[in-house]
Amino acid sequence: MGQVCAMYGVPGTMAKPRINTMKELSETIGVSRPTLSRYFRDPSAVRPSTSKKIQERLSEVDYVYNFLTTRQNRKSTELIGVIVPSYKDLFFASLIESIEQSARDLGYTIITQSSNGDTGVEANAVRKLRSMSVDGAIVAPIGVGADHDAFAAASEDFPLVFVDSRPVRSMLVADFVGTDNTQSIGAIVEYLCRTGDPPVFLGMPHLNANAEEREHAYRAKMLELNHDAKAIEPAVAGGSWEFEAFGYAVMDDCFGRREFTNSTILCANDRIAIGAIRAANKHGLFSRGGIAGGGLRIAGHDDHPLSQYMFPALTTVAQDVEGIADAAIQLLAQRARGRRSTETVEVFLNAAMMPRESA
Amino acid sequence: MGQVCAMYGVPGTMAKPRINTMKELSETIGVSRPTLSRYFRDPSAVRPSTSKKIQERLSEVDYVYNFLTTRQNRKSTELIGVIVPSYKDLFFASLIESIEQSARDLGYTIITQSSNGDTGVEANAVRKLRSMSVDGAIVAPIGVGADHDAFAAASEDFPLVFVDSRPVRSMLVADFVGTDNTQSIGAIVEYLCRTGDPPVFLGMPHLNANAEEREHAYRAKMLELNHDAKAIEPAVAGGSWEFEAFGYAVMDDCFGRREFTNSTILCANDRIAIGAIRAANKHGLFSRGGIAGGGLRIAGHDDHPLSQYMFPALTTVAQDVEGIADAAIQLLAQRARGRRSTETVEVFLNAAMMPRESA
DNA sequence: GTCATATTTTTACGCGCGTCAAAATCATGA
DNA sequence: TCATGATTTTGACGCGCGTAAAAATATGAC
Repeated sequence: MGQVCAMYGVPGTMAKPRINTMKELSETIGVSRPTLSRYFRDPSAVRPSTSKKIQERLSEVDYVYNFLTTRQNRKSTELIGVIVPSYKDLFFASLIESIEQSARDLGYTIITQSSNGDTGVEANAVRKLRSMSVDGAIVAPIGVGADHDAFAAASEDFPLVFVDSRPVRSMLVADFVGTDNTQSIGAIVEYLCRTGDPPVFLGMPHLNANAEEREHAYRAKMLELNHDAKAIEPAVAGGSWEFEAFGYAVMDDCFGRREFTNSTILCANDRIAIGAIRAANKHGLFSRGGIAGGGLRIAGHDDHPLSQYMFPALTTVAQDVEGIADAAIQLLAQRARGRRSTETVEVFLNAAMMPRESA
Repeated sequence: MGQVCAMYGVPGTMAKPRINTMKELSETIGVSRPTLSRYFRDPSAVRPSTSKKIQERLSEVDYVYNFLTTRQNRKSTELIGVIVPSYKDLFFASLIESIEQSARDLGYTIITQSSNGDTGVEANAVRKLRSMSVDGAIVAPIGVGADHDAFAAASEDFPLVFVDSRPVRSMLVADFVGTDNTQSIGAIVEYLCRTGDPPVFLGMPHLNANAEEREHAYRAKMLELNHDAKAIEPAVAGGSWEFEAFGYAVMDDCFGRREFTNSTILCANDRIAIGAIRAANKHGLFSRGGIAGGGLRIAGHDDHPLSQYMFPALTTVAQDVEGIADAAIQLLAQRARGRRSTETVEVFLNAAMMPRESA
């Protein structure tokens, strides 16, 4: 509490002289300001000897360009907005991390916001991106109840790409990048049928398009394999994004009535499956060493980072998170540069089976 | 694919006329630009009748202020930077969510970046915040190996508050807000000793100050309670932020040698505990219904959002995440407004016992 | 209706940098 | 050494808005 040493760095580390503006910098460095400006945009745009000179002097001073003003007059702000429904969902967290990586590589700066599962907050976030003149935005939409006007206005200002789930019943023209639910659900249904009883389906609350798509994909695949499809009727309301709580509540109720205790249950996502596994363990349904022995099986969807640490480790399908992030950024970059026709594109990536212990 | 309808919103939803600049707006609305400017800063700064007039006309047009230019000349950008080591850690995710909330309430915009556990990336993130002229920054530091100069330079530009863990061996003068490890670890050690065998300690990789502080707190409390302190010697290298993997590997190794199979193990954080629980389950050490029956017990620290879904549900201490976020934002807001002396402050919040099943 | 006061309008400058055009300077080879 | 194209410097304007000062106008109490 209360070091004696002042705020000027560590003793011994001589602070470099602080330079605030480019004009100031151009004077101390001995080149003109426009030349400096060109150098910062592209060091190879000036003569090598000049470039070297600038580089050297630059390392001797403490100059940071002004982010706000540099973006003001460029045709491109090199800003990309990202909106997700929640940070506390490791799928979205992984997505953001990958997006940040891909964006950094291309020189973009990411502005991240959480809509917190609230369409009002989501609309405000979109408006803020408009005010920031971003070059584009990546949105994992809430879906149901979205403020269409906010998105429509935004899509006139900059390219918009939806990820994870497609906007619900929207006439919006915007790109989409995500997992092909038909393929991913199909793969795991096929796996489950091949290795044991055909699965029943535990859907997710109808908060976005994935809810419907995945259930539909499940039914289609079951039909194809000549099995009866069956979805568990949730005994609890599922209006929130607390998926683990939802999965736990629904299955705790079922297991309490001794229903589905011997079934194969395919959950619409891993977070629900984590709740379901917890319920199963509570009811002692996984007591034989955790490895499914012909009885209850539970599977998920997403390959949530913690799914392998569940007990039993969760069998699931892995979404190609990096692929989604990369494709979304690439798409925006192309649109921002005017490449690409106005035709919207939809990119569907495959998911990979991750057989583990739970099924 | 390829809707016929163009990009101009839904049919029926007449798009409001787009207005791009404040000057333009002032003309269509019938007031002068400076008056508008004052209105946007504070609607009560203009006469009520004028305010009402502006408000009405404003709802009939589509105008979004230019975020970049408005921040350019203000003394305050109302931007706050946030840097965390990882998004894929639900503790940090919770923290960001709370920070975003608190910040929104005070009118701040958050710029979030992940350092990805890399001190180089962390330093760049700090530099970017400098270039953005943020009003302040909240940093959950990596700790070991940090680029001191980057932080020193930043702390001259704006107030800096560290959260979660204190910067390692730094002479930096900066505020800190976090959990009082002495209290939190003390509380759970006391609980564990009271309800069963005194715990051994499974530390976290020495990546930040918490590693040392928590082990120290453990030893101090054990000494106070007249028990022998004992830390598990990790048989695997722990240089990464993959805590679950670390906890699993270390305990899998121990349990494989039949060591600590009957002990009470206090893990330095929940993510490590999650890995440890997985190892215990793999070795069948929790098979009696999951509830500890006098044998192996495992406890954690943080109250990770998924800890209650583990099997057995993880006994832990809950950090006051909201409290930390709020205190950090409040501190920055005060410093930005010039309140507060230059004296640094350290805020330590208490954690709350969360007894569950695992201990 | 008058006057003091509260607001608004006018006018003008500045922020830090992008960008452009013209003039000046440099590098290179014949 | 000179011509020539490449590069840099000079000078100037603009971006959208904050902000300050002075002039003009509206408001309210009397």
